Order: sequence, then C-alpha cells, then structure tokens
Amino acid sequence: MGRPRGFDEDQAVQAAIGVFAERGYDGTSVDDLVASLGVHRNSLYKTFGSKGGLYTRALRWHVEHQVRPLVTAVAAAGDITEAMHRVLATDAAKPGFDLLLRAAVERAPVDPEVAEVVAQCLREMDEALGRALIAEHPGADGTARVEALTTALTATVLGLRLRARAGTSDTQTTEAGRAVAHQLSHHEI
Amino acid sequence: MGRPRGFDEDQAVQAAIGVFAERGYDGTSVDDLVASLGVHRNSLYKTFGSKGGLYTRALRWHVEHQVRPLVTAVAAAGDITEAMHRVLATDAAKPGFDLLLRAAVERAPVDPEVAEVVAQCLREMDEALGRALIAEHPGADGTARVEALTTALTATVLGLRLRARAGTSDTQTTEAGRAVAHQLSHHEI
DNA sequence: GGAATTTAGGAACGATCGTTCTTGACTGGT
DNA sequence: ACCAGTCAAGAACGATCGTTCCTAAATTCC
Repeated sequence: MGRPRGFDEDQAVQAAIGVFAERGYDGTSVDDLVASLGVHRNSLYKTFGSKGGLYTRALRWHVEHQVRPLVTAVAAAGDITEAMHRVLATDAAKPGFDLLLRAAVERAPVDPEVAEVVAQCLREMDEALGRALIAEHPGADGTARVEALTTALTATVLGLRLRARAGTSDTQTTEAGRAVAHQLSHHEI
Repeated sequence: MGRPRGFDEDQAVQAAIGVFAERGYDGTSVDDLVASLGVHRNSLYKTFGSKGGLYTRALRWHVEHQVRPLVTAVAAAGDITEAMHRVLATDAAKPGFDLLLRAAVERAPVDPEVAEVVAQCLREMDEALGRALIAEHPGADGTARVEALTTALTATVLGLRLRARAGTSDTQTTEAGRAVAHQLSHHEI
C-alpha cells in the first residue's frame, strides 16, 4: 500500500534521543532533527505529528529501552556498591540517562505528560536501589528509612551525573558513588 | 550627564534570574525579558550587551547573592542534619538555587564561562558540606573519604532539588535529606 | 497496466527569534 | 540657554522558528 519508508522509525527515535539529550527541547530545532535523523520534514510530521510528539516518543523510548535496563541491573545487584557502580559507570557506548535528566529539569515542570513519565521512572529507580539496599540489610525491609534513603540515593545518582555533565571528572564521580555505597554498606541503616 | 535611568539594574537582574530559572535559557525570549523586567529593549542591550550577557550577569548575581548565603549557612552549621536542613528547606520567599541547577544542566556543557561559574560554586558547596561533616567527625579531616562524600552530598542536594522541581513532594525531600544526614551523623565515616 | 495510496523532496507559510536603528524626551555642565 | 550625552519608545532588520502545502516518485491492489 504505497511507497515504503526510506527510514527506520526506531532508529530515528534513537537519533532524536541523542539530539534532545545534547541540546535540550528548546535548543533543538526541527531543522536540527531533520538533519540528524536523516528523515525529511514531511515524513517526520506524518510519523510523529509534531516536534513535541517526537520528543515524548523519544523520552518514552529512552526510559523503556535505555533507563529500564539500568534499573533492572541495579535491582539485580547483590550489594549497593555494585548497584551504584552499574548505574554510574560511564562508557561511550552506553546510552546513560541524560535525556531523562534534562527532561526532569526542563520539561517536567511545564509538561504533565513528561512529568508523569519521569516520576514513574524515578520511582522504579527508587525501588531498584531499595532492593540493593535490602540485599545487604534484610532487616530494614519495608521501613520508612529505606524509602527515604532510596529517594536520596536516586537523587545522588542524578546529581552525580549532572555534575559529570557540568565538568566533574569520571574519577571523582566514581569515587563519590563508592563512598556513598560504602557508608550504606558497612553501617546499619 | 544625560537622562537618568528609569530602572534599577540589580532589580532587573533579579527579575531575569526568576525568568531564566523558570523557562531556561533557550526557552526565554528577549520579548519575555523585556516584559518581565520592565526594561525596554534598547536599555537592555545598552546595559547587558546581549541576551547571553544578561544571562551570565544573572547567573553570577544568583551565585553570589543567593547561593553563597546558602553555602555560608551550611558551612556554619554545627552538624550535617542542620546543614542539610538549611540547604533543602523550601520557602516561597527563599530564592533557592534553581538557576544554578538549570545552568549546570543546560548551559555548562556548551558555555565554558557558565561551566566555570557552576564548577566554582559547586566546589564551595562541597567544602561547606565538608565543614559540617568534619564538625561531627573531626578525625576524618583531610581524608579522601570526606572529599568523595562531599562530592556525593552536593550531588544529593542538587538531585533532591531536581526531584522536587519534577514533582516530588517537599515532605519526601525533607525526609530524604534527614535520612542521609542521620546515616552520616550516627556512624563513623 | 492503470488507480489508489504513501513517501520523499522542497518551497513556502506566518510567527517569532535576537539584534539594530530611528526618533524624540529628558538631564547635567558651561 | 544651549549643547552634549543618555535614555525610552517602538519600528524594523534578516534569520530562524514550527508547520503546511504541492509535486513527483515509488509501491500494492485490481
């Protein structure tokens, strides 16, 4: 039924993730997207509806296919040190969660749909870190203290990645993560 | 020497801080600034040179007059619980450090001048939190562990404020801060 | 092998972007 | 009183914004 697509939809979404993560929503123009995605204007609007539509598609894909694996790896970690290492380890090939970070700062306050996606994802990260925490402190399971600590731990992870983007070295980031994990691991909570 | 100004420069800068913090750099137009600052276009360009010039002026003012007092209060705190409370306490009247947060995320990666201002400010926050930490653990003074922990603590503060902006309740934020402080206060580091 | 349908390729839209220019009102120094 | 210098007010600039429209090319169904 008609001419076949000259581009792959998921591939375009992945490219959009990179562009939006690097330049932000307001800092990215449709021309930027057209150039970076290799998808031409008309196809972009036909497929995603609008710039905002492509953004939410990109954010959802990012959360589901790039952040979720990180969350799963954290939840499966045997201890907090390993969990923090898995979520903070930098690797050029790894997608990370930069778009989530930018979305939380600049889109969540003005876009309820983005806010919901971000909040849900952060709750999952809280729970995953809580699982790693309980793996070392089984007695603390279900306590309010664990909940408060995981809220803070997720915040720490976000903040460390934020600092890394703003200039803090990978070494400092890694050691900071290790220090926090050590503090939570070698003492009761 | 000519007609006197019809606006106050500091007052305009403070208004710019609010606008940039709320809408971000790319999300703020010069028209927005003209409308919010009550300063007319020509005067804005005569006084600040450009939109970017006003932004860096606003960021420097924010850091010096709004974040620095927070840093000083943290450094002067007798314990970490008090320090965390002082930096996280929300109050409609308090300026907070939202512009710093947004600058770190969206401008520092692309503007070396902003990156330098942000990095310097975060280092000061690190040192202030370190002071509060050492107040409770004098023996840890100067150790690499303190440095790593303060890097993480500043990250936690940034992350918690980020989460608050994205929807996390003030109660959760406060309790998360308290839980972290408790963990650092009641155990050796 | 048309007819119908979908995409690609661009031109083009009005609106808004950051910035500059023009004009006239106002003030201080001589 | 007058000139020099600063400011306010707003029109206007070219560039870019997000979006739409038009035409040609490519594919499936009959």
